[in-house]
Amino acid sequence: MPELPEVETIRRCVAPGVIDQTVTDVIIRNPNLRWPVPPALPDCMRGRKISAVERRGKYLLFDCGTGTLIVHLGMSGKMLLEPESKPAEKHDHVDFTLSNGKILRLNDPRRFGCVLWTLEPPRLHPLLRDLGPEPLTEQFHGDLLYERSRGRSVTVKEFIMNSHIVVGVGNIYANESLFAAKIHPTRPAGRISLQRYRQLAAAIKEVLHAAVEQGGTTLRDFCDSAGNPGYFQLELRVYKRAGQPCCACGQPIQTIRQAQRATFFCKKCQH
DNA sequence: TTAATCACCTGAGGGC
DNA sequence: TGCCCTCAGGTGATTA
Repeated sequence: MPELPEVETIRRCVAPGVIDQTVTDVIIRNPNLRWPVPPALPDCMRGRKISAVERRGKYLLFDCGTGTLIVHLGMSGKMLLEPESKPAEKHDHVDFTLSNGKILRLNDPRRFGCVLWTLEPPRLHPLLRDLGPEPLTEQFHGDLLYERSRGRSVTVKEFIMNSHIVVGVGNIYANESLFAAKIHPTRPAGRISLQRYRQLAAAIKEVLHAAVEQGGTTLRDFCDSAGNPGYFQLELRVYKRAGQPCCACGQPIQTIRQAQRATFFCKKCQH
């Protein structure tokens, strides 16, 4: 599923093909995404030139001058740049036809994603205005995690997956980051020291940075061959490795459920 | 304000 | 082979 590194890779991948292109048409095949695709979207976008493609958390922002297209890929979405002649396939819900003969196409089998249009600065949009800092910037650091966790009884894993604390840490990277920082995922967030939060913040940055690099290699296929679905198998150390030996100590990786999500950890290395 | 739970959705995989 | 069930997961909304 697209996590922050995959979304960033898709942004880098599609940007050269859409920037400075004019949207000549918008085709909505299925408006029933997480929120209904605005029926007026074609009228809003037709004739507008895309000047930039940015990312905020897992949201892609297509700057069209006086308005912005906001796209979230949910759990199963992907955006592909395809030739105009390529017929739509199952789950191709929205097409943006561009002046260079390409189509920017949203495919999302589970329809957890969204396609929205806003005239206000996107950072003021209700979905984006309360988001936490970007994890790969200087605005995100261990001191911030420490300060914002005081008095919180929620587990540290749920805490770092909260997009109001920091954006882009999904289940996979939460598991991997906590392993790297040697912190047990069920520890209450408010009872972790500043020093350990500094280690955790560094681990989150390291894991996400490495994943962006790997995703960059993986997802390039989406642009070139338009649809190769295979994700590069990240070198995951705990995620989906239940019962397998820990790469550090050899003890079997444990799995539990937290907040309806699978958690993987090493009970010897993480405490 | 915080925490817990629910809802949304479809494909994959396992059991029978 | 086909049917049924469970699981996976991001995130806003709702409830306590």
